[in-house]
Amino acid sequence: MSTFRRKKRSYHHGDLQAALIRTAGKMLEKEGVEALKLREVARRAGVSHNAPYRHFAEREALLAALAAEGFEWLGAAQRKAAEAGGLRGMGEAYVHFALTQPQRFRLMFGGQISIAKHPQLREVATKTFEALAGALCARVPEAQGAGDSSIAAWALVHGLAQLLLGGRISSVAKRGRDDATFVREVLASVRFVARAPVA
Amino acid sequence: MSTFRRKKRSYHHGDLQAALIRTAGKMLEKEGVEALKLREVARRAGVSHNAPYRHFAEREALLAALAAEGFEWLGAAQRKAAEAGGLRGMGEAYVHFALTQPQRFRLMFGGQISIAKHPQLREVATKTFEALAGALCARVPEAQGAGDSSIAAWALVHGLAQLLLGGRISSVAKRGRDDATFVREVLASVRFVARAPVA
DNA sequence: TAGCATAAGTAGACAATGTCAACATTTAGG
DNA sequence: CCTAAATGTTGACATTGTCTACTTATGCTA
Repeated sequence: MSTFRRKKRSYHHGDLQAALIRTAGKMLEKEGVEALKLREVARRAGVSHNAPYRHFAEREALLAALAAEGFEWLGAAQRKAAEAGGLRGMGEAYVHFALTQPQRFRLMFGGQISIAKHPQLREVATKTFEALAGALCARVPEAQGAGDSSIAAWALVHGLAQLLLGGRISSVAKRGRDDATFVREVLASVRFVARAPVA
Repeated sequence: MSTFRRKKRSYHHGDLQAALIRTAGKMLEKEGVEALKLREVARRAGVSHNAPYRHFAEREALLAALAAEGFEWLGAAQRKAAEAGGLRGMGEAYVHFALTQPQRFRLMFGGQISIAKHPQLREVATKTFEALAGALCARVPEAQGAGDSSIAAWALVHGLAQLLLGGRISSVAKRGRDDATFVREVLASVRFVARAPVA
């Protein structure tokens, strides 16, 4: 289970910051962002309602930390998929990440966290994206239009994740296929070209 | 400007429901979903803090109404683009919608509105999506794999919109192109195929 | 046209939350 | 060992969503 600090009730916690992130992470996935109240997190962590403020300037800062953690996980997943396989594998891993941790994914891309206000988040996200873009560029077949094709590839998987996550894809379109198969086949229906078509 | 009911301060408003949606819509785009407090909307509409409850069971119901309105607008925009042009035009219109009304778009797809709890929203959204899917199927070049290709096309534009909206696309990737051009060229870098590739 | 049911709006109350300020307790460094 | 900086705690406040009870206007019916 989770590491227990503060076995003996002591004034100081030991590593409250990590504990808060851990607790908040669970709450996030189980009950959604809306349910992620600062006071409730404190309660579950067994500290006073104001203790979190020693580690996070405001609620949004905690959310930012969770999002940052998410970007690191996503980055790791993509790195792994990139090593193992090619473009398709990365795409599948991307969607898999989103479907496995929907609330986290929403938090990361929902836009409710002011990107300007949390430079640390910006940095982590940027790093992840740059790695992603690099891996994509190296793998998109048409090196000529690699730039745009990479963006297109990213947008494709990102959009697919988002739509699946929102339950926007009708069952008729899925034709009974499970998520993984569906994703694989949808992604397979796309090709990238080097240059813009004539018209 | 906006239609003024309740010129003479009368007990009844005339059409508060519409007024609330109008006011909330402005607030949404100007200040974001978070700032959309029920009491503030009431205040700006010039009614008591409880008046909205005669028209919306809860805060989320007002959000649902705004989202529904958004889906209708999006549907209309897509219909218009479908008449005017082809697949590319529709895609560009989709992204344009998102970039023009970012907060609305986020509300529509952010997942913070319980879809199960608001059947009316579900209905409007479904109707829009079915029309969209139909139009796509009719326009995706490869009729054989039209189903998956349509989903892919939708996911592509949706994801592109989302990424642009979140400022996730680095300026280097955009290479100085304005949004419209960038979108057009990214979308042009993709082709749809009839069947899954051999590997 | 009078009267009444109902829709629409108001007033007040309550618990919960985010956040601030002031105070308490550890911990660590000199 | 003693003191400053971290880290937690208590208490307070404004704001919000939402409930209940009350008031006023509207429109139907007799």
